[in-house]
Amino acid sequence: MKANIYDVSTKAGVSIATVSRVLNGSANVSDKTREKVHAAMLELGYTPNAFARGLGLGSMNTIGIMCSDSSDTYLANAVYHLEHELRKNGYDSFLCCSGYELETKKQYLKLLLSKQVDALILVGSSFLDMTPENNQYIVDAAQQVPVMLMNAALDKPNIYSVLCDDFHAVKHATSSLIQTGHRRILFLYKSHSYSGNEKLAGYRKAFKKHQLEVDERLIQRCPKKLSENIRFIAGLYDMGLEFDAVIASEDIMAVGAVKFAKSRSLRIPDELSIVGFNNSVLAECSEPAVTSIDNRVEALSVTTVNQLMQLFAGRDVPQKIMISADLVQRATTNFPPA
Amino acid sequence: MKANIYDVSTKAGVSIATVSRVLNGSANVSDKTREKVHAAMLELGYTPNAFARGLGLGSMNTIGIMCSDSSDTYLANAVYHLEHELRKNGYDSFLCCSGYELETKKQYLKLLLSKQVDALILVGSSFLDMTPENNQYIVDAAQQVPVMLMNAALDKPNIYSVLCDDFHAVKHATSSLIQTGHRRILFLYKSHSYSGNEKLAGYRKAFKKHQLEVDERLIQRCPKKLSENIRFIAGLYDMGLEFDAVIASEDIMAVGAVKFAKSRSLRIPDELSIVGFNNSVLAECSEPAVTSIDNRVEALSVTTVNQLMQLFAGRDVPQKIMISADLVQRATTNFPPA
DNA sequence: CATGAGAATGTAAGAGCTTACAATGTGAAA
DNA sequence: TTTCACATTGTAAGCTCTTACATTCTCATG
Repeated sequence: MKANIYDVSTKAGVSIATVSRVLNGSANVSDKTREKVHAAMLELGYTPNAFARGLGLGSMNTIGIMCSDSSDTYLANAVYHLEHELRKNGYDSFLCCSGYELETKKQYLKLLLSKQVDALILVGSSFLDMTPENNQYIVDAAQQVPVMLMNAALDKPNIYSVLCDDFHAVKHATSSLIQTGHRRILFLYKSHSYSGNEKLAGYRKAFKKHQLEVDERLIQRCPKKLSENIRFIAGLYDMGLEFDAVIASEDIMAVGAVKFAKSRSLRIPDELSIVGFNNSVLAECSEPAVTSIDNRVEALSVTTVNQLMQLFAGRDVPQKIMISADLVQRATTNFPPA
Repeated sequence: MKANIYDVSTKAGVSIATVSRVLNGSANVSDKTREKVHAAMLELGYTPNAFARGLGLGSMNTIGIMCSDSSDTYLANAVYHLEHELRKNGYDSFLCCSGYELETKKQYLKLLLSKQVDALILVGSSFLDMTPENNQYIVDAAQQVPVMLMNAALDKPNIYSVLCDDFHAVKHATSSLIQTGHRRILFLYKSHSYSGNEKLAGYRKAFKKHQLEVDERLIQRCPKKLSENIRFIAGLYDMGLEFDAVIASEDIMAVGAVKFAKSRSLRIPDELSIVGFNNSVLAECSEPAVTSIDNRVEALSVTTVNQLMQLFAGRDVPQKIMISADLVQRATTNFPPA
């Protein structure tokens, strides 16, 4: 049924080695032969079997990408840019959405390794657990292939990181809020993750710099779903928690804050200033549009792939690259121009 | 370096056939042997080589998924649900983002076939060109493996479709707008695609039903990017095109319409009613939140995978399944309750 | 015309797994 | 104890390709 290399070689009247040479663009084939082979391939509708090639070659230039959830706008973007960039460099990618369970992550990582990927890219800080032994499976994987972490860092051999400077970005945004007169800044985060912690540290640092105390009640873990996070923020407000600004670790929560403000007729940004994170399309869609920290997914993705290519080329590569974030001001803050 | 099945068999003191049996969960292995083998695998950090397995088995239970652009919210969601559902059924997926160029599409489809996928899922109506010969490459692929189209239809052997009833959804929404007094309904579409045409046909049908003429100037191709589509809509308005309602084939355009209305102080929904499409999170984030047609990505994805599983089980499967859409009313329309 | 270098092609041995079939082992029934 | 059925294990061929090495061809040179 499906044609293989033997069928092609028979039809073209050459040996399979020659067909293979044509397939791989080897120089040592005469033009006439090459044409005969191409014709035979076309006629038979031949598609080389990637399994056999992979087995023979030991690799098929594919990179395993793992993220927790590709329906998340941010991760989807990252994956998109990664895939695009990889392909530009002649690599395929194999995507796995692992969800948030440790066991599934382990299992999927094993799956990727079994596919003989040449490297692994783990996207998102949700891959780093705060308990070191829960990251052991990543360290183990790094014994087989290089591992690139995007938005997370782990100081182990053969593990490289490309991340956004969330710490300074949040520190700067918080500082700007303080400078524009805000003292009660609600900090909303999604979960305890590497970048979540960085952001929080930036928040604290800004307060420290201004010699202000942090009210721990202002640091809240917030649900992601819009309807829920609106209710959550309103709940805090109704319980008497006072705040005059919000920094959210995801745009969707910032949008929630906007909706909450509207529901209570709080004026934005006068009575409530809001800063989001990721600078996704959500921030633009909101009304008023949300000021957001742009952590530059595309730059991160491109850099990640570049690092990998450097590594493959045998060059030395820094274990950790930090990219600075941009603050995109829109209508939910009135920071003075830089 | 990397352990293979021979290493395991040596270490466990059994033949490779037995190791293979353990690997594949075959029943004919004694418990004692199974344990020995497992221990050896663990000790060697053995990961089976998927290329070799695939070569031996002829297939590795993987499905090729192709979409134009996984950074698109809608497609990202579709891909997410597809992957999830496939995995539930024991299948891996291989994702390719083809972009919008015909040549790239062909090339990537070939790539997927070379990976020996057991089936292809093409997501999104952008895969069907209006020129039939440009779809030939899909028809060809269907000779090798079943092809599932999500949100598109092509009546050819071994090609199956799962789609949303965009026609009736738009017809109904348009009708509702007409019934609530609107006559000048701007129809914004992204491109000439299968579902784009269906939507437009629904629009026309509604006018016909109410014995009204369609003003062709109200049918406009609109850019997708928010900043651009706001400008585009404003441009139409400034050129003197009158409209009292908008139906957009994507939520992002509906959000653009909202932003436009605000910029001109048009009251929503009184002076301008707006209906979006996809019921994405954007529709919720907008202020006022946008009424949107929910074309039920998850249901589509689940159905697509189910169809495929039926097919693999050798059962008869309808060539085309239509799923009806929901209209989710929010603040940009005032349709009477159903 | 003989020779030799280099290009073009072919042969055959893998790559790591599955599995049909053969061989061996086990225990119950005779 | 023998025999038979069946569970367990091993042997070897096969899946499709790559590639080192061997062979053959071509043609300029002596």
